[in-house]
Formats: sequence, structure tokens, C-alpha cells
Amino acid sequence: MNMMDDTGSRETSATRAAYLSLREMILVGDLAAGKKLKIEQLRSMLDVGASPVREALSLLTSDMLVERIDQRGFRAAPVSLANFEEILNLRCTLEDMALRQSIARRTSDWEEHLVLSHHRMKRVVGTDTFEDAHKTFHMTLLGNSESPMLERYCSQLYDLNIRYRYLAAGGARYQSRDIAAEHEDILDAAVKGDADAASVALLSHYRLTGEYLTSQLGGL
Amino acid sequence: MNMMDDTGSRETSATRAAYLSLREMILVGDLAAGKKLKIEQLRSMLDVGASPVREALSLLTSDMLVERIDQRGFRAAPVSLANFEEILNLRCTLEDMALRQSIARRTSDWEEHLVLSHHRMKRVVGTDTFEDAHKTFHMTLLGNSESPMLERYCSQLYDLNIRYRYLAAGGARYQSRDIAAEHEDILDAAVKGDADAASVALLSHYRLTGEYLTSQLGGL
DNA sequence: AAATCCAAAAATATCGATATTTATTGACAT
DNA sequence: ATGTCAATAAATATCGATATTTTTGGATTT
Repeated sequence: MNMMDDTGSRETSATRAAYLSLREMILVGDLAAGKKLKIEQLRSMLDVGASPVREALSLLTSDMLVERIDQRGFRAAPVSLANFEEILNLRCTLEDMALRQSIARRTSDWEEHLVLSHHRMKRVVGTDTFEDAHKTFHMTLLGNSESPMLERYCSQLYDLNIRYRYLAAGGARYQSRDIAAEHEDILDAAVKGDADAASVALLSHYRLTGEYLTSQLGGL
Repeated sequence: MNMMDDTGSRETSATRAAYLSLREMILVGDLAAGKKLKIEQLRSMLDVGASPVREALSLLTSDMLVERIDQRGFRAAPVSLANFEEILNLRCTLEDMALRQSIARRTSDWEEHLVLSHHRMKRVVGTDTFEDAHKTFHMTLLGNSESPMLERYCSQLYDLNIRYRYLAAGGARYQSRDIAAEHEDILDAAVKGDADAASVALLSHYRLTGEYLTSQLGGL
């Protein structure tokens, strides 16, 4: 059997395609938190075999987006206020660490990347692309830390947080706060090399968002 | 075909058995760092099918003990001095956080668990069981933090560190330092509820071990 | 009426086989 | 000799089928 058919594209591998699809569906809430994830169902939904699905679910387990129940399959990781607050705390600690390391090793090359990713985030229009650009900006801030594991943790936690944003607002945008100014503050401090100011700006950015989200997450 | 045969025991699932075996082999160095992990080879070595092996390798990817190379299979995660130092740094930050949270919420129940796990670690004889008891003691220290993700990160990092201990000493024991006294200091401060003292004792415990290991890891 | 147990159904976990991709080797042209 | 290319070999990724386990629903008993 030949797999080069429908869209004509070959997304590197069935496992990766399944992983990305499932991840997105969990992040935005198409697959509800706590919901049982049945192999056969996903298999037909994604049009791949059971093996790639299982492997994708295993990978999502590492991302803490899926839980494996001993001999009883998988389910989308549950959400809770406690979990949200734990994510927020961990992010504050780990991003503070990563940001300071990034700034400590700063180079003009990194600063240029920063300015660029910030600029792109401002220009972007669609919601989807804004999500991507926003994550890129934040990860660029931490991306000079020379600490791949730390960056991986931060990226994971960022994604886990996205989930609560969608949960709070159905995927809609932020509230009335001036997010753009907050981003600008972080950028300026980072480019200036002022680690303390950058850290304060970043953490208050997260804490403000955290408070807003907490207020919206009554039903948990 | 019936799988209830050889040892008469059924280790819950083939995937889990493979996961535990592979993990152990990587930790102690039976599977060398950076080494290609061929499915067929592991399949026959562990006497299971390819699917459980693949799934176990996927899980080990989350533990950062295995790396997946796009369409080219898996390999044991490489080691390096930089990686070791990164692990040490992350452990110091995260365990400090977890320990302080544990102490802040301390209960007599937790204190009793602590004393018990410490006692068991002192009594133990074999190397294998000491490893287990040692990890149990350290994880108990952090186990009252009410922060499952944080504890998971700490556990992961602990395991990654074990690997370097085996690498430095071929699995042998520590050097002449009085480890027992260091453990005692940590325990006492924790039970007393003195977070600062406990944190200092814990971190210096790690930093001393880190220096010793670094000195032994010339060939990286 | 409630609880228990058994049989049927569903779902998971695992295997063996096959298709696809990557790595290797040797021939051929330059 | 050296580099390129094709043919072969090896290994991975994926599928379809099967065995095992868990769940469900109803019949039987207390």
C-alpha cells in the first residue's frame, strides 16, 4: 500500500502527525480535560494505525497533557485550580532562572533575535499565528540560557498554561490590560541587560495574567 | 498463545517491564550513553515484541534518558560535563523550592515518614537497596510539597544524576566525605522546621557531591 | 430490592508481517 | 584514485490481526 495520496504531503511520520494533532486538540479543548482517549476512536479520527496513536499518547504523557491509567488506556490530563497555580509557580521560578541566564550570556545576535520576534508578534493578525508568535517571543527570551533542559521545562509549562487560557476564555484574547506595554517593558529591560528589571517585568506579566485567569476559572 | 509461563509472574505489562529494564540499563551504564538503541536487538534481549519496546523508548524520551532521532530510531541520551552541571543547577533550584514548600506545610505525619526513611537508609546493606533507600529519603524530603509536577521534575533529575555517579565510579560508593553526617544535618533541620538551614544543608550536600563527581569525570 | 456472579461486549495491549526509509557497498565514470 | 550513483542490506515505522483484560448488563440468588 502506498501512503502518498490525499493531500499530497507527507508529514514526516504518522506518529509525529498524530502527536501534533492530539496535542493541539488537547490544548484548545477539543479533547476535554479528563476525557477518556480511546485508541480506536482516535485511530479512525486521525486515519492512522493504532501504533502511532499509542506512541503519540505516550509522548503526550511526558508533556503531562495525557495520563496513562495502568491497563486501562489513556485520558486527557485533568485540570484544576491547584494545577493551574502549580504551573504558574513553576513558571515563575524556572523562567526567572532561564531569563537571568539568558541575559547573563547575552550577545548582540540574541538581542537581534529578541527584537525581531517582538516585532513579528506585534504585526501578526490571526489568533493562531499570534499564539505562535507569542510563544516564540517568550521562548526567545529564555533561549540564550544555554540550558536545554531548562528551556524544555519552560516550553512544556508554557503549553500547559495555554490550556487554561482557552479554558478561561474559549480561546479568546486577553482582557483590557495593556499587554503590549508589558511585553515592551520585558523586551527593553532584556536588551538593556538589566536582569532584575526584566525578571520583575516578566514575572508581573505572568502574575497579572494568572490573577485574571484565576478569576475566570470559577468552574474548577 | 499463553504468556503465563517462565517465572510465573506477570509484571503488569510488557511495556512497563521493558521500560523498567531499559531505564535501569541506561542508568547503570549497561547501555552506554549515546549508543544506538536498535529495536530488534532490544526486542530479543527483553523477549517482547517491537511495540512495547518502542513505547518504552518513547516513555524514556520524556525522562530524557533516550533521544529520538527523527526517522532514524532511538539512542541513549549522551552525557557531557555541561549536561551534568545543568542537572546540578536545576536540582539545586527545584529541590530548594520543593524542600521549602514541604517544610512550610509540615505535619507530624510527614516528619515521621522522614525519620523512618532516614533510619532505613542507615540500616541498609546492599548497594542496590541503598540506592533505593537513598532516593526514597531524598524524595520524602520533597514529598510534602503538595506539588506533584515539581516532585516529578525532581525525581527525573535525581535519576539523571545517578547516571553520572555510576559513570564516575563504575557504580561504586562515595568517597571519604561523611555523607551520613550530611544526611543527619538535613534531616534535623527539616524536622526542626528550619527551612533555611535545611536548604543550606541539602544544597551543600549536592554541591559537594557535584564537585567530587566533576573531578572524576575527566573523560567527558 | 439489593447484591453477586457470569456471560457478552468493548477496549487495550501485544504480536508478526509488510512497507518505507536510511545506510552500505561496490561498480562505473571521470 | 576519487567521487557519484545505483543496487543491496539493514533498520525503522506502520499496519492488521489476535490475545488479554476490563467493563457492562442481565439473570439468579438471598
